[in-house]
Amino acid sequence: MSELPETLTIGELSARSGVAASALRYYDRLGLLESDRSTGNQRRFPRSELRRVAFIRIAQRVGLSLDEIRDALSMLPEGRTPTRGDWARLSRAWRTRLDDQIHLMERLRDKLASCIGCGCLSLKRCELSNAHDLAGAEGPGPRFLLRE
Amino acid sequence: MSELPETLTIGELSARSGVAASALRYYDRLGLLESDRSTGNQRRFPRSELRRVAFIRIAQRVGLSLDEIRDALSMLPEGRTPTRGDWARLSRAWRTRLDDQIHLMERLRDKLASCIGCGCLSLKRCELSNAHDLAGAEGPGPRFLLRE
DNA sequence: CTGCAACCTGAAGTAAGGTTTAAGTCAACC
DNA sequence: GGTTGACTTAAACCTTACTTCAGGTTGCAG
Repeated sequence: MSELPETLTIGELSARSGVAASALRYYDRLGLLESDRSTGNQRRFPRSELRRVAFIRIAQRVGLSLDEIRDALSMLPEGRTPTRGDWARLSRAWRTRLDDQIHLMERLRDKLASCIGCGCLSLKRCELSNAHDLAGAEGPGPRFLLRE
Repeated sequence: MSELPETLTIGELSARSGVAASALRYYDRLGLLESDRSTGNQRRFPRSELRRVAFIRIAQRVGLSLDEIRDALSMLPEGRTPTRGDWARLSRAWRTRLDDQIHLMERLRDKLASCIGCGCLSLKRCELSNAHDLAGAEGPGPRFLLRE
């Protein structure tokens, strides 16, 4: 009766999410997606995985690695389909992360402005490239530049 | 008489820039750095390459690939040590690039805020993941998400 | 029941940006 | 002039995030 299938094949999930099937298989292998298998061993994705794929792609844009995303997704409740609240909870941390990144880029831009003024780019004197405030020392020896 | 050597060995350039010698060799191979050789075939970098390394690392933070950076550096005058003005000219373009990136992240953050509100993350309805304004269609089929 | 598109797997390939290793050379100090 | 640390190279390896390929299976329409 229903026009909407219970589950999606990988091709359908790919078409609806805009993410290549090969990428979805890759995510599946890394444990970012959950799927059942048909009797013939083909993946059958619950419709809720559509939202999971959306989460993954957005999180990537926020700058998370697939590893970090997997960790985040593991915080979702087991045994039931995540609610809006679950997704919202997961996403909330992004706000801070984005704010921090934006802040960093703004500082970089402003320092760039003053460095263009002086034309220096000196590693020893220029705030911009020295950037201890952005990088922080890591290990011995001078570690000037942001490793991001 | 002079305390300052005319040229730097790769180890010195590494120590002063905070960039690993292996990375400097890699940059050299890609044509991002210029160096002479000692009689025994060791690299000898003019002190001005210190500034070049600074440029490279900052440009990376701005989001440029090494290829793009090589292209930018190729705009420097040949045959003479670049002046402050030369560097400033090269750096000016970053300002725009940074502004654009900051703008993009701000939009992402703001959409994220409203999407957390609705908890949707729907690929079909949510501005955030749909994001045609950020991605633009590339090729046939739905291409929702930003590839950057 | 046949045919074909869609699916499966593992392995290899790609791209960027490097690091590591092996085997050998150079420079500098004593 | 010998030892030692810094340097040289090519080639292999690393990580992330995938794509592509080869060879084989499934699922559904006719």
